[in-house]
Amino acid sequence: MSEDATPGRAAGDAESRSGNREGSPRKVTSYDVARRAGVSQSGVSRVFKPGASASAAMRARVLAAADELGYRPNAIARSLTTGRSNMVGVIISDLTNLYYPEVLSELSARFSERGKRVLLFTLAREAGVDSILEDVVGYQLDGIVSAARLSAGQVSDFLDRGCPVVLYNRSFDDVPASSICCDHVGGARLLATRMAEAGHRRFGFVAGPADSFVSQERTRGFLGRLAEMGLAEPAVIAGDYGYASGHAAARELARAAGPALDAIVCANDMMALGAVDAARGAMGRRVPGDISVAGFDGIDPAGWDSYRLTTVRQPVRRMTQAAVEMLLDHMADPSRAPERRVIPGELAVRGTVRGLDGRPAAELGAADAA
Amino acid sequence: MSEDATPGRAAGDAESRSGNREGSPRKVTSYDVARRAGVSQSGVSRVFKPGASASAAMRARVLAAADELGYRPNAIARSLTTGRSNMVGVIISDLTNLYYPEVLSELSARFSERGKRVLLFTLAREAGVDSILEDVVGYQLDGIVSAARLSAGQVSDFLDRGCPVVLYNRSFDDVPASSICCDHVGGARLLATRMAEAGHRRFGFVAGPADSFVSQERTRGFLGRLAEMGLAEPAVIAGDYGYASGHAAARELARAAGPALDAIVCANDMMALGAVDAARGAMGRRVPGDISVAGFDGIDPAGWDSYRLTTVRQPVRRMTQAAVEMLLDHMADPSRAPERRVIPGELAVRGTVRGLDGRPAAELGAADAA
DNA sequence: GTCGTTTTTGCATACGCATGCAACAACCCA
DNA sequence: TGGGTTGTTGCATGCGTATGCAAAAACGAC
Repeated sequence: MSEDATPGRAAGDAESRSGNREGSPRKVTSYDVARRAGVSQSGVSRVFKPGASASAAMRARVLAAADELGYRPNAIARSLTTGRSNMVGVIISDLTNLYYPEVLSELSARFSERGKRVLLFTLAREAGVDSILEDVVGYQLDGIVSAARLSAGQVSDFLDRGCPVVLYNRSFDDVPASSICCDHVGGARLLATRMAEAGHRRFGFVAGPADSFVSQERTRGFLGRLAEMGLAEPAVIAGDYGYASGHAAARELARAAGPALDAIVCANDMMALGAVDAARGAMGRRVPGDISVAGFDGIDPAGWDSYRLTTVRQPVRRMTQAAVEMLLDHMADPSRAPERRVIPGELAVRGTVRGLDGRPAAELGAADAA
Repeated sequence: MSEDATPGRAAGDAESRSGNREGSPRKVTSYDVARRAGVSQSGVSRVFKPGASASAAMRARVLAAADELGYRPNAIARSLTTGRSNMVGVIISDLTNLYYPEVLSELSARFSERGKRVLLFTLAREAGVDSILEDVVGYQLDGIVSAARLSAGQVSDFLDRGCPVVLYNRSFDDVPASSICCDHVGGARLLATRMAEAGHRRFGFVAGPADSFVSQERTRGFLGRLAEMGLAEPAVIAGDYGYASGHAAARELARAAGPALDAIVCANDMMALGAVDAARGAMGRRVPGDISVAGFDGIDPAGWDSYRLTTVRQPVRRMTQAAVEMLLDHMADPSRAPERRVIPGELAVRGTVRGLDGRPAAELGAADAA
């Protein structure tokens, strides 16, 4: 309990109280607080660490001093000693696919609730994954949620660095990372079933990029179910998950298959919206009068009146919630075994697929009334 | 140049090479590299710091050793000594307004190019700004880009902490923070002019939340220009920038003004898309045959065939580029004077506003051909 | 070969906090 | 009142890197 509260020090304190815009805002450290409160630095540290032992008296004195000085614990220094940064990395490949902003928004909110900061990595072009790896070790990230197309090797690298990973909507058989996936296969099967029941026979399918896990699964589910039902294999075109790509793919399918084509299913909503617009525009078809279109994801715009797209809705809320919890669990107990969780998608039959009686579905939006 | 490369140490090295999934992956520090390269720790530090002096020989030895050991500089420790974290905070209020994912995506890419990491803060409910403030000082963020509705006081708090701030699409007269804004007033004036020229006289305006700077500016520009032209003041309803809100507002405007209402202008595209759908659906009007609708922002979905919304496009690329550069400039030179940059928006006349001859605009999409 | 310069390098320390350990105070039960 | 127990507190040190300073090395000119 040193009593050396020199006048000089006091002056310094006063100065640091009012933020000074120029020069360096003198940082308030735990030592400053300790001196003012008349306790040791470690005492201050304990007061600010939840779950540490400190008497009510000390707590009060320290908090008072901290408040007067405007003290905030330095997270960087804390990270250095504890080895944990309280930051998690979120890797998103492409925010222009409007499914991902929804995911990111939820992830950010959930992590924030749990006191974690989100370091965002967007992977415009495939490049850059190894730079993320460097950051993972450099910034001592506590974990990673990846909704990007990483390779098995890249995911393993994270794991090898001691950084738990939760894969969002993808998974590797040979990599011990936890994952949370929508049941792409099952969802795609629901779509196939429903459309076959509506009497469709000539399908076109717009897949995603060949290396996309999501696309592979959805394609497998859709084609598999069609085959089970003894229906002809549809023409398949690969898109890039974007609106324009769905637009172009639909036209291409129509060009190749001619007027017999009566249903287009897309691997995601973005492409399906493009397909709907292509059908109604360039192709001159009524949707769902002449042709049915369906997507996958359940993004917001797919529900807008102009589309009312039939789709398989991913329960984003539950999925992100699960992703966050799984990651936090792994952070708390690194030895925990990886877990692959699958959540079913929900078929949302709306206005772009005709009804089971062969006529437009009952819940048709007013937009199609004319 | 200590030669104490003990067998034990060597074994440790070998062990740390192959990542061990369980237990603690022994971290490789600059000391390890120094020992292996036969130089001092500071030598290693210098080799990894760009612009520091080191002979070619030392550089080669150190890099070789670092490579063999898989060494990565610890950014946390670096931040502790340098006081800079190489991280910037990006504050976004609401990713469901699809303008913001575009902004975030660009910001992330630009910062990434410049070697900065992005710490993402989403502000679902107004709360939580002060927790960001704590993180700013705690994580020693080098700067902030805010596209959220912070108060002047909150921005000042950041500045007082020595953290430069660039405000995106907002600005305060009395706060010395740099800002980059689209010319909301000018853009809204363009809209007013164009629609008046098309012969519209009975307008409805859907504003954003009352405390939104963007809404205030756009509203001011639009109403001001109408007044200048001697047109009647339109009915104004406040929405929340969401699709549903625009949908509801349009119906409300129609209910109040009756069939005389022939143009609806919204403070952003999301609401305008809702308004278009409301007009075509519930209101039973043709767009732009019976009523014109326009928005502001130029988000992707506004360009989709079903809408081809007339709007004022914000040059997101240029704006984010400017935001990043301004922030980096301030980080490099904290004494630099704040700068308020304004970039004009670009009127994009598409298919939801009738042409100057009173008939649908020339560039009408095929969707409206029928 | 000598002396003055310019580089290169190592040493020592600081950055701000967490934590094991030991000293210590408070408290309980007998 | 004494010994044991529980709970607090301070001390000292470590986390991994950057950097001022001085020693040493390399270089150049004469």
